[in-house]
Amino acid sequence: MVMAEHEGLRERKKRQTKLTIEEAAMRLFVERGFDNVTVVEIAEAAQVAKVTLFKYFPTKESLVLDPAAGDNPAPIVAARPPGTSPLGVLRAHYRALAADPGGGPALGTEERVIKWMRVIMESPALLAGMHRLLDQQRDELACVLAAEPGVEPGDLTPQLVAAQVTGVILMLKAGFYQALVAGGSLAEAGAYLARNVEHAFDLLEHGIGDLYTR
Amino acid sequence: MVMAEHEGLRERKKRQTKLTIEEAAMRLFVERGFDNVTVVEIAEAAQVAKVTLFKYFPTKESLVLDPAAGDNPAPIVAARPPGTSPLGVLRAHYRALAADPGGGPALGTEERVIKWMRVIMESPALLAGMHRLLDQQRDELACVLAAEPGVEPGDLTPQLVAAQVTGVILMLKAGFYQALVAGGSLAEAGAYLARNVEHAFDLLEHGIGDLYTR
DNA sequence: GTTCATTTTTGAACTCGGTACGCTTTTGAG
DNA sequence: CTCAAAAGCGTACCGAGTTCAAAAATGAAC
Repeated sequence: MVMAEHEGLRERKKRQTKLTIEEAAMRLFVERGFDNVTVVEIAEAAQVAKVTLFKYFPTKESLVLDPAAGDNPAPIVAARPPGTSPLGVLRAHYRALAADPGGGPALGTEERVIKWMRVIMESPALLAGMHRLLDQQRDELACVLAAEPGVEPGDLTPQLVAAQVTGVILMLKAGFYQALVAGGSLAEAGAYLARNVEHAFDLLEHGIGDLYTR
Repeated sequence: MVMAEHEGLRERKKRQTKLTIEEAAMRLFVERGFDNVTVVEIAEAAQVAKVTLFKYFPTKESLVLDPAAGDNPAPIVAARPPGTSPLGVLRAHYRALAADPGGGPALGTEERVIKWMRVIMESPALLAGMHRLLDQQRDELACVLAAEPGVEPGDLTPQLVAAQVTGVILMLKAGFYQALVAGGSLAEAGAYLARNVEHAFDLLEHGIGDLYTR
């Protein structure tokens, strides 16, 4: 009855099962596309009942999108070192990602990452799921920004800034993914990122200016 | 065989059927919430077969979200009078909306609008649908901005600006809806909008500045 | 090694959104 | 009135996700 810290056979098996399911799903998705694979097929391939699959992954989408949950701006801002600014630390984060792409979501080999992205980019359902994820991240960032010192309750500024920031980040990521899928190498995608990160954050900091205002 | 312009009985009946379905759906949604109503119930209430319902509305969501499709920034920017700027015309649009709320999506009485919004705000599925709609509008706006004179192909600026603009607009709208549902009157929501529109567009034009940058 | 409570897995039946197919009814043009 | 097109209908079907009770696996105590 008392749970030992022992990391028994149970835990190990569970992790193994989850991995098996994930890999079976990924293999099928890469082969035939997200929308042309049913969950029972995945379950069969992983030698598991459908019900069991849904115990590990609440939705079909989560089979693909769970590993993409990384790269959430809110925690980055919340956990930044003292003396740095929210925007500054985000700029640095993406600058670093451009210099070392693949340092982001850890999924294994470059080849694997590219396959995985292609799966996402080719399914409207997954793209929509991605965007839903981003919406969540936007709200989290708004919360973090609203908790900054000097922000008064009722001020819409945190929400507005969070919306701008996550919007821009989404565009950067979309470009990165596209470069990755089209170009075929992390290095190329990183170059793309490097080319655009500074511009994007400058735009955020200094405004659109007279670019589209007259 | 040749379709007359006559607006025959056929067309009238079709419009009537669509309206009947829409109203039956709205009544049930208001009564019991979007997620607690099935499409067959709606079909029964509208005296129509399920398959017919889906001929008029491709998804359950579209029963609610179709009328919300208005207020798309892309056409506003594309059709602006010469000599005006994209951002300027959008600012003017929302300024006008703040002065005369209810001038936006035309749905009938104030009471109806509020009920309709409450239905949306209380369903995560509909909220997500809303966001999907916004994503589409963002991409459209990016296209329009990319077509402006002086923009070079490959420049990410249109996408970045579009993301910022639609993000900010989403926040304005969300606040507007919330004020409407909470406050209960278009006037109050309009006041809320008036209080924030200028701030939001100033932020877009002049940037976040040192607000969150140090 | 046996016992027994707890956890995990399983199959089958179910709900709901959405589609396919074939059929009947309604409409409008000639 | 005739006839082709359009609209509606019923039914059976699909896939994602849930419910439930029964079966199997695990781990701890003896």
